[in-house]
Amino acid sequence: MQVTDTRTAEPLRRGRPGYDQRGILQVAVAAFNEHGYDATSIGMLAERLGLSKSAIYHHVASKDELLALALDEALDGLEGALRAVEEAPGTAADRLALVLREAVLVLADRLPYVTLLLRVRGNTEVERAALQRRRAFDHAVAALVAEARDEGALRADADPAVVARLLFGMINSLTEWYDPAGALTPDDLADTILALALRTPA
Amino acid sequence: MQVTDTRTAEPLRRGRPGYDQRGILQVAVAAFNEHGYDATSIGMLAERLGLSKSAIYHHVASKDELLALALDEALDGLEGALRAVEEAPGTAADRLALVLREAVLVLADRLPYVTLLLRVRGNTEVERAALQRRRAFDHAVAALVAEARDEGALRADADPAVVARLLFGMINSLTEWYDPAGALTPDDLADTILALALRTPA
DNA sequence: GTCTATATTGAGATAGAC
DNA sequence: GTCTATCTCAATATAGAC
Repeated sequence: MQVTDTRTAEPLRRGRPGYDQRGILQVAVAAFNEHGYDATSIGMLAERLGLSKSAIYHHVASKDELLALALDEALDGLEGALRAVEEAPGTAADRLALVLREAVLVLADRLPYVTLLLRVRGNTEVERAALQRRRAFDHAVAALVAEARDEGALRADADPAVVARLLFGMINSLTEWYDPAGALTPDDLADTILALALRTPA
Repeated sequence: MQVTDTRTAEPLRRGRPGYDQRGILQVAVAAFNEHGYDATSIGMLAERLGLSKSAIYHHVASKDELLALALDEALDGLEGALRAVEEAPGTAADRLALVLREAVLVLADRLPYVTLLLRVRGNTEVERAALQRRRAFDHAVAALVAEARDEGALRADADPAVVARLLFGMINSLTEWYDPAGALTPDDLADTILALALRTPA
């Protein structure tokens, strides 16, 4: 909950050991995304970190806490995007386009964390709590889609909840292939998606 | 590999015990999707089946084989859709629309199997083999998108590979929420998706 | 086709020294 | 902040009887 939500892009701490919690988290989330959370053992994390297993427990109380920290990072970002949009002026269609764009930017900025979030199934208390926050976010977007539809800005023949899910299905699928280091910028990507889905270029 | 690919919708075998391999598989895949493959133990399957753990090993050699059988079921369906489209007449845009529609139908028809396929990360040999088949499918669709673009049927300013990924991102996201028992038929769903993504109703 | 053992491995986590 | 050693438990899979 007290996650540092200002993205201080630190220059990759020290030479090798001497980790802090964020450093551990970064490596852990990468491993979780490669192998899946359950398939990633503390031993595997220790290997990647160049540490012993027990050293990890100096930084976090459990494997579960690593997951909780990662999911907070993703959810804080998405909820921030929603708050920014709620205060924005314009039609519902404008605000819908804005929240989609913001979501793409958050996803690109916090890609590993959001990737992990989207794979959570609700096995543990931590996962269920994250799913609940995610559902609240989804509902807020669906409400925005409904508003835009009532404005006449969207086809009226499709269920807004379905449209919202499809739109976010498209955006969320970015976690499967998007490479922030590649040539495609998050802004261009958002343009493509908005053009494809809402025929609203830029 | 020798999976029965004609969907014989059997009326749910016998009263309770006396399972065959397909019956085991059905229950296993449901559990894998609820809890994740790794988080699902043989013990949990045994409980759901009302069997002992060891009884399961009479039907399959390993937990891994259950996964392999399930992934074949999904991939056989998708590859079948692709073959059907390759033989179809019409423009590339027509064939693209057709393969998207067929993919939605396969996904709805074999929902649990496709759901499982989309979550595979490549941890084991079985998973890597499945991912390779899936990539071949994705490439074939991307080629179709490129063809349609060259025909002038699609916006030319976006990378066809990106468009293909976004289109399938949308379709694949169905596994997150679509309920085949609900009011929305697979055909209506395909209509909505094609309208949203290709502005080609029906 | 199913059962009751049981073998064996690897997991998450802790104790306590450096 | 990290280590070695260890505890404890649950997992996959097997053996062999019914």
